Amino acid sequence: MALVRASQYFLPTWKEEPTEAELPSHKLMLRAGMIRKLAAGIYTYLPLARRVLHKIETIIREEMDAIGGMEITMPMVHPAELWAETGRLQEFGPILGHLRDRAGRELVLGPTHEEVITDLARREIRSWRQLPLVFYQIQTKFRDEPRPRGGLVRAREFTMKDGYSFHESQEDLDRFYRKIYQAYLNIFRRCGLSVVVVEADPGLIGGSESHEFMLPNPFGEDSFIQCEHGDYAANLESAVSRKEEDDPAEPLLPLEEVATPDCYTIEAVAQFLGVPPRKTAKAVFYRAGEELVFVVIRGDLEVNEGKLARVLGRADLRPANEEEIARVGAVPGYASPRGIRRDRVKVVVDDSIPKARNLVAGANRAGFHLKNVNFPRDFSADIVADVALAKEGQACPRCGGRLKVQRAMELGHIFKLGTKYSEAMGATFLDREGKSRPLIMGCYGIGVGRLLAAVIEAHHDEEGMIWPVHLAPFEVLVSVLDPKQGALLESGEKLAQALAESGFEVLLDDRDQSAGEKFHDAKLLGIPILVIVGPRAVKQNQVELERRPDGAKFLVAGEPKAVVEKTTELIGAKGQRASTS
RNA sequence: CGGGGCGUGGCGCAGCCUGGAAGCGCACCUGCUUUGGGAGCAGGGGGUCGCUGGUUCAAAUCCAGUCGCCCCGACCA
Repeated sequence: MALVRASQYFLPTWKEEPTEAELPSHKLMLRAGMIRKLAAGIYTYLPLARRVLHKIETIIREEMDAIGGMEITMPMVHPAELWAETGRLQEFGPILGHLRDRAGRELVLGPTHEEVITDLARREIRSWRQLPLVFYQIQTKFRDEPRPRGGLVRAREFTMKDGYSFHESQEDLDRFYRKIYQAYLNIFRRCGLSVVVVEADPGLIGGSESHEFMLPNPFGEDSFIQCEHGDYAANLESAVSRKEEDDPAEPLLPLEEVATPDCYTIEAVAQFLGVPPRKTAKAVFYRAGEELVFVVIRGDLEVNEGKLARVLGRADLRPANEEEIARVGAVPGYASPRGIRRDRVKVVVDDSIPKARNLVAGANRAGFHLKNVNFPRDFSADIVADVALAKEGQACPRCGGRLKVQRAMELGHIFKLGTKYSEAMGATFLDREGKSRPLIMGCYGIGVGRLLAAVIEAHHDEEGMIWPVHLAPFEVLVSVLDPKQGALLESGEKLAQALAESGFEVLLDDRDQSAGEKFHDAKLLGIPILVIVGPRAVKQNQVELERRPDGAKFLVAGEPKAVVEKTTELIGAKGQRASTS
């Protein structure tokens, strides 16, 4: 039985808008007394938030258990050597929180748990007969993010559901991946959210294939690109767009040097020579460690530095300066892949270039460009790959439809890891042939606090939150307008008791505050059913029920039986309120 | 890390330009009245003006530094 009296509960609501918050979910959680900030990106969760989090976590546990997941809890503090084994001690850089124990041993605060779970696996898994195994935990993570934002949307300390699976074969991982994909869809649907699944970049976690579950939202911390026909959606950081091939019938013309005074930009050259930017080749320089990288890309496209870093396999990419460019024999503004010191530079050619014919490119001579440059006839490359930034308005790689960019919140991310961690850490098993092989792994994350914020983003209005019944911190709010009148308070107590005995989670607002304040708090808290026990109606032995989502009002007899019946009619009986649809 | 903004009772802010007794609204405490959409009257408590240093007879105010927080970008598991 769940009956909570507001007068004895911790419900510190705010009347005024907090200036520190921009996002609706952030503002509302502060105003409703759900969270309080301790430091940038570090929050205390107050009782009201915990109640909702319990329900969200229950949904996650049910869906994870349904596909064979086993809940565990791993430590939050890890020995740094474990992270050194996979090289991520360096890769994560300043995002890792460090500390030392009394003996001076280095420890890190866990930002994710691939190393820890793989350590467990290498100690415990010996045989294919033990597989597959699926573990998960709901636990606090710390990532010293350079810019926390939006309250729980991107916090430094946050709660994450992270899951890890171990398989004897890629096929078995693929089978499980489809299951968890569906489980994730179930979780977000049960939280009342319609997410878009996008192809994603595995990033620092690694692996071959990954998907993100995105909630479109103008305040989101991430962006994705989506085809108007819905057959392609990908995170903006790894999205590809179609690069049209030039007419193969167009003959390859001979190289020709032309004077192009004061044409330092693609726009200037294209205009001067009367060709569209897409018939030009642009040179872009980067520095990766000691290495200079020369990227050649079609003039109308831009370099996606993330893709480039992945193609090169390095994280320390930065734009090169003029001096560095000149050192390899290139002329800034007129740089060309022809005539540079190939021994001093790595040439990366975007895959737009081989598809194009007779391009205008720099001549490596101030004031001159080359016409009719063709790859590979006129220059060579170390790497040919897609390193272009996909943009709004470009063509879908699948169907050629228009691509659209949307801001979104990344709620979940699933990865096929393969053997990245098992190989690095020596987590092997004996397969059916008795051969020792590295475990095949997958990993799966959901930001639980971010999910809470997302639910509020999706379910609120100007006056406050509007909880889906099965996520609401309470199901019914019984508000006694003037609790100093003993008869009124007694009547409210009786109704609240009856509702609680019938299985509803009830908050009894018995605080001695003005009616207006109570009504405003009721809107703010967004509890689905408000039962108003006021002098006016009670005089006629009536109470009023108000439904939060639409404000619909219902007058019923002020007796427990009638109120319980009407409430049941409005939000369903206990068994029917399960969050399973 | 680059750009912008802000630190003054619990919250929201004014005062700073032009140095001279720390103020306003809300909240809080006491009493009385009031109770159907953020009540009224009366009385009251609470702030080393983020911190450090400097200039000055005198600093919330001017100068230098520093810390914290928010927003945009970079980054992002």
